[in-house]
Amino acid sequence: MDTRGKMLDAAEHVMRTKGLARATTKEIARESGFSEAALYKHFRDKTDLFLAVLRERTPGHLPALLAELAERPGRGNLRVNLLEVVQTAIEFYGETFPMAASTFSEPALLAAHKDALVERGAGPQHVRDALTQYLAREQDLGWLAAEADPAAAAALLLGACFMQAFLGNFTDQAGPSPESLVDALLARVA
Amino acid sequence: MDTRGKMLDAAEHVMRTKGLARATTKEIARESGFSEAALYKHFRDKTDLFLAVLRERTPGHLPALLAELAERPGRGNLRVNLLEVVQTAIEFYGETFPMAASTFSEPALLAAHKDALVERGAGPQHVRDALTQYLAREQDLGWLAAEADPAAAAALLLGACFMQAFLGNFTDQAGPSPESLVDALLARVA
DNA sequence: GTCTATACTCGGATAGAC
DNA sequence: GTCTATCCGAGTATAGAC
Repeated sequence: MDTRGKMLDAAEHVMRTKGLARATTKEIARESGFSEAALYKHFRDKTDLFLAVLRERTPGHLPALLAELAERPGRGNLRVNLLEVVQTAIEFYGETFPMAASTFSEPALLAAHKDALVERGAGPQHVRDALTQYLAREQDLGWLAAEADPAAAAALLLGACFMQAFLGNFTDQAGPSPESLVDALLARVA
Repeated sequence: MDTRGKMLDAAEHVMRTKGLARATTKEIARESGFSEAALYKHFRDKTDLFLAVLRERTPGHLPALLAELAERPGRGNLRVNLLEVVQTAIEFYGETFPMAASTFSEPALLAAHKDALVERGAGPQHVRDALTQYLAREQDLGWLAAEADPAAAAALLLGACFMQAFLGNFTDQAGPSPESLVDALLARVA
């Protein structure tokens, strides 16, 4: 692993464990094994470092799964596929929510991150759009009722996963199971 | 309005406009019209002030609506009631999400806030539970299909509203309408 | 490329007068 | 209860040597 990569790893680790507010250049330097000065040779400033972490250390299994489903709509059946989507989404949001949420404490960082996402055509809404398109495809193929609303169904399903990632930090009691979520959505619609 | 109230208002305003990270005691003192020293006569420290804002300046219209529905299940019909829940929830989460999310940048503050919520039997999961109970009541009364899953339905509906509050900060394109969300959930289930 | 040392600023908190 | 003044520590960033 190169120097820059070690710095990104250290920054991510500190951000996750101590929180964005306590993710100082001193702490990140110490954790990475390099000096603070070295940090500034690889990143313009602290914001640049954080944006790099958000850009290069965000897990991609949920987008990857949705991309895979888009190319193979016939694979397995709808319910099984959605179940995998829910399980992957709960994991994905569980990993990404704390850091994404943290950026709301620094509007300048949030705005810069948003701009960076727009720049490269990414962002959280694209995940929802991808699921919407997958559902529309299944609908075209006849596996989802014609009256169903793909966009609304995607918003409901991913919303429940997203909220669960948030609630997990406030209570120990588990929410509805993935199966019950998918079934509540598909019951008599599929 | 008393001194303490003005300080809370100022703190909330600064937190909302500049973000939690830039909500300094200096800035809050300036905005409230009092000195920093005065701040510390009314609040033990900065964390105490923030917790007070979270406790006393969180809007209550969504919990209020759910409490009202619980006492009057027969009022209007299910679809109309859920539509009002969705509209109120989108507004509620839109107002509360930025500040709630910000606390993830300071794990100590988040933990203290969580403990305070547990202490007084409150918290975001109670909103979801309240909707679940309302749906279960409607189910008992026969307005919701016996096979429906109240807990899953509540998680789906509120999750979509919650996520919309988040996505609103990343894209201008509106998500599914409240009507489409409710209808997607009730279609052939109710 | 990396280090040590340091400059500079800002934020939290308190002392003491009124 | 509120103010002015101030202390102290921490955090970002840079200078300059190697």
